Amino acid sequence: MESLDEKPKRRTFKGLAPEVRQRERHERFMEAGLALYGTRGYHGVTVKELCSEAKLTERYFYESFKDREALFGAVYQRQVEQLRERVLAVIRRHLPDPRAMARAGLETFFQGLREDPRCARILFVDVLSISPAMTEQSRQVTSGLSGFLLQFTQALYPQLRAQGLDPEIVATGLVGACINVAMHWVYGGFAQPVEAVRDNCYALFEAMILTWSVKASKAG
Amino acid sequence: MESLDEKPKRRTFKGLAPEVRQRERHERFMEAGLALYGTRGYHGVTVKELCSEAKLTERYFYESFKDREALFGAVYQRQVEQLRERVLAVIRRHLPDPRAMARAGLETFFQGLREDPRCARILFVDVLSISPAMTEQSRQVTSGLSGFLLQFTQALYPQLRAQGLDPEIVATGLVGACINVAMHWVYGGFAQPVEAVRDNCYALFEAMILTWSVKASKAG
DNA sequence: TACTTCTGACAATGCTTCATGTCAACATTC
DNA sequence: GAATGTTGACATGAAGCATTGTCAGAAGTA
Repeated sequence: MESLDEKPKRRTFKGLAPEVRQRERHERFMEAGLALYGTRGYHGVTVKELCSEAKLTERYFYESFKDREALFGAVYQRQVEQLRERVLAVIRRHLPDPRAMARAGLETFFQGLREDPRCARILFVDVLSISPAMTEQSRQVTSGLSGFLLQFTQALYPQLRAQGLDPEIVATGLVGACINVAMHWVYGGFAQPVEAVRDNCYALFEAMILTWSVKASKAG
Repeated sequence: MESLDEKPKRRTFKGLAPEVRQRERHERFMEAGLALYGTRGYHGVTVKELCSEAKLTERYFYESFKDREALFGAVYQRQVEQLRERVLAVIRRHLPDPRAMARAGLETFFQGLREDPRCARILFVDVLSISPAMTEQSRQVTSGLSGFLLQFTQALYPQLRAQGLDPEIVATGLVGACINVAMHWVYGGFAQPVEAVRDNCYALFEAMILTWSVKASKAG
């Protein structure tokens, strides 16, 4: 007799396989998370609200996510990867002109935030105040970003020598500059055209490269 | 008959006037707020914990503050002003050498964060995720900071022309750079000496000024 | 048709928080 | 020492929340 431990047979419903249905529910919660977390922040949103936004019930929330934080983490990770993919794709498309690559990458970054301002809040604000784990995750993401930036400029300008500067700190600073500009741009309702934001941030990059060149040539 | 509406006479207690006692309680809550908000964040701290940290009871909490957010706002405001005062004082002391002023100001900024890492979290992290009102307050503070930065450089280098750049965006970027460097420095456990952090941030400032000069001289 | 699974609505539990209120013990003044 | 303001410990109540459980009916299967 296996009547005690036999699992319920999972079957199709409304023409959809169980996995498909589940993935669909998962997706709807991801959407709801983006919508609510992105507008009202992590702490201002309850599980019930997420469910009603997703038009599903609590029971399915806990089917897909351990808790509220798990959903936020998933949404955060997806937003990071989407933005990263887009920016990388555009950069590749402008190879090998470093100036065009940097400018296009920056523009795509800012465009992405304008198209979906909700991800700005998720990416830059709330992630820092949820838990030590999420803070660490965010730290790794921005560290990775400055690491990439570092690699990028050093590949393009191998003759550059820091001349007493710490490239890691400078890269961290440049990333912070872009983030802060982005936040003020987003929360200021996109007052400036995206080209202005892009050009001014690019100017910061170029200024550092120029400085390095000058110092390097002075030294050499 | 005044027995119905006569207020209780407030009098001295343990040799202290009522106002003094009240101010002392207020102060203890400010200290508790700095200690708890600065280490565990706004959302992770309850009124009860603040009271036990201050060694006072809820009744006195609500005597001094409308709610948890009001205490946070007061702590935030005080930290901002303290840091601002310190930085301004140091800058004035290095008049009129702009290079020395900028470097000393930056160093004081970073020193302040190292002396009390708790205020980093309050100033840069939690303030953004409490309420629209606190977010706005923070926006005004950093806007004021970039405004000051702007005024400072334009007073020192009146010949500088932006040459297609928006000084406001650039200033916002530089402020963001300092904040991000500061955050990574603090949360990284002050791995680098303060001089390194100071010099690298200063390099960003100088790079922009250099760029402006170059563009201006090219243009003129 | 008979049976099983799937779904959504909602109840229930147990916990925590904010905010206010009560009360007895204590300190001070008269 | 009597009267009265002050203090701290604790009680209370209302609200919100995360999480689990129940159940009837809809949808699929045989």
